[in-house]
Amino acid sequence: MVNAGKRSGRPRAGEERLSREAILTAALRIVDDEGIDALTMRRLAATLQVNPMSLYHHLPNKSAVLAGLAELVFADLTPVNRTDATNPADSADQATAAAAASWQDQLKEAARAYRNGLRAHPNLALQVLADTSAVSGVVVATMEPFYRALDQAGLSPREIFEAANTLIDFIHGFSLGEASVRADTFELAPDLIAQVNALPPGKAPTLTRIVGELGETGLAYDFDSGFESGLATVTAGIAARR
Amino acid sequence: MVNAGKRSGRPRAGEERLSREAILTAALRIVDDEGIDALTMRRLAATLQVNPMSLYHHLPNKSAVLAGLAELVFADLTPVNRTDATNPADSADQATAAAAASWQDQLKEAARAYRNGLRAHPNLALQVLADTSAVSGVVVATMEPFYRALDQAGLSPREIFEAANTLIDFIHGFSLGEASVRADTFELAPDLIAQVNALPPGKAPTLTRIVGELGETGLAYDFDSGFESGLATVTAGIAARR
DNA sequence: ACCTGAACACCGTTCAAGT
DNA sequence: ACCTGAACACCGTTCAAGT
Repeated sequence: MVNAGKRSGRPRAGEERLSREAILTAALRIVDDEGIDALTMRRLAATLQVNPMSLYHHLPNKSAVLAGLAELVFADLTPVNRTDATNPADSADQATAAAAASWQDQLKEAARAYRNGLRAHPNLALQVLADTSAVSGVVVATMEPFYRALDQAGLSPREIFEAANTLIDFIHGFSLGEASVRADTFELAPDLIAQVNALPPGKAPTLTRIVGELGETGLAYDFDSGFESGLATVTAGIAARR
Repeated sequence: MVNAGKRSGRPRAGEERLSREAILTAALRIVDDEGIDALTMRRLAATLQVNPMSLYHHLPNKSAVLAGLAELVFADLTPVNRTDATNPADSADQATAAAAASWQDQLKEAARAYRNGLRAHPNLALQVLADTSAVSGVVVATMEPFYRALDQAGLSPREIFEAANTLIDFIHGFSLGEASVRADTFELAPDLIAQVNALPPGKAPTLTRIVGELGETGLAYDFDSGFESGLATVTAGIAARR
């Protein structure tokens, strides 16, 4: 109601309509509701009941809006935002819980949490995964749980670095596939079988045979079990190379 | 020279200027040379010296152009395009060479070839990796070398399916990272160190410590060795879970 | 300082008209 | 059948002007 009147010029103190945060929040809502293509500067301004040009006082251009959104997603993904241990009891509990699980289980938990964070905004996943801003503070903080688990595995710093990169790459690739299909309509099995059967005979004999042996039921695919399988493989590989 | 005259209407027999293939070839050149944003229907028409609307007689819309480009990349990626063994000697040679290498080495070679195919058009990588057309004939044929190697490892059909998916997901995630940075300006090490050091103290203690122990020289990163490391890990994981 | 209006240089695509 | 011209409904962004 406060913003109902259409005035122009600088707003009075206490009734600022715009801020970087408000703009990004509105942008995230548009993307979540209607997809990345629905996000235009003009549309964004309209939902904020503001002139399109006003946005440029808070963000330099559209790609800064997209980068800001990617940052938001990673910020949500970062676990507890504790800069120091203000509650020793909680800290102790956490440490105990962490120590109880094997490093493999800790690593898998970190991976599941990371994947879930990326799934929270499927329409944004591609943008998030592609954005070069991937080297930014919020993103880097996101890697801590992976490093913690791998540290407990007794790996060298170099090995920790490489193992974390490998696992994160797998999660990115998996999430890309997961985000690229609108989950409602997609079924991997029939599509894959149809495509394989449509291949010129002899072009991919092993693929054809294996998919045939699997059969339609054997191929029943869900993303959750596919993720767990890949996670088990990567974890086993890290363990094997210690 | 044949096309120098500006006529309108239907071209005479034998001087067709446009075809789906010609359009896609021109589009690929634009994307390779100037990036994905430079590809517009109007620009594409201009380089073909044709009215923008003419394109719509060969491709339904712009996203069909992008999907067609993704298809081109995968087609280049598919190995020998042999529908039957017309040359028994060649076939035998190939089989012998394949049998000589371990399944691990075959799998790694398949992975390297796949990565190299994705690197051939870096400006298109994101589009290729994201496009849902990823479930299409050319893409499926691309998976044959992975299936062949995994079949020799003695895995069950289900295990082959899952292992191939895991490895391909890793390659996709890796390639995404590789494509997201313009290789000329990017250096991971200084950026990562700077970001980690900028973190509020205590926010990511393990990460901070490990990166510190690695040091600037230890972090000297190149994509080739990062890829080999991940490849070794995933392959070891597949072997360990047999 | 912050917001606005008008304008510029683009887009993708439809539709009716040419040959 | 294939290509064109004009038009529609959009874009992101600059720039000068308001308060």
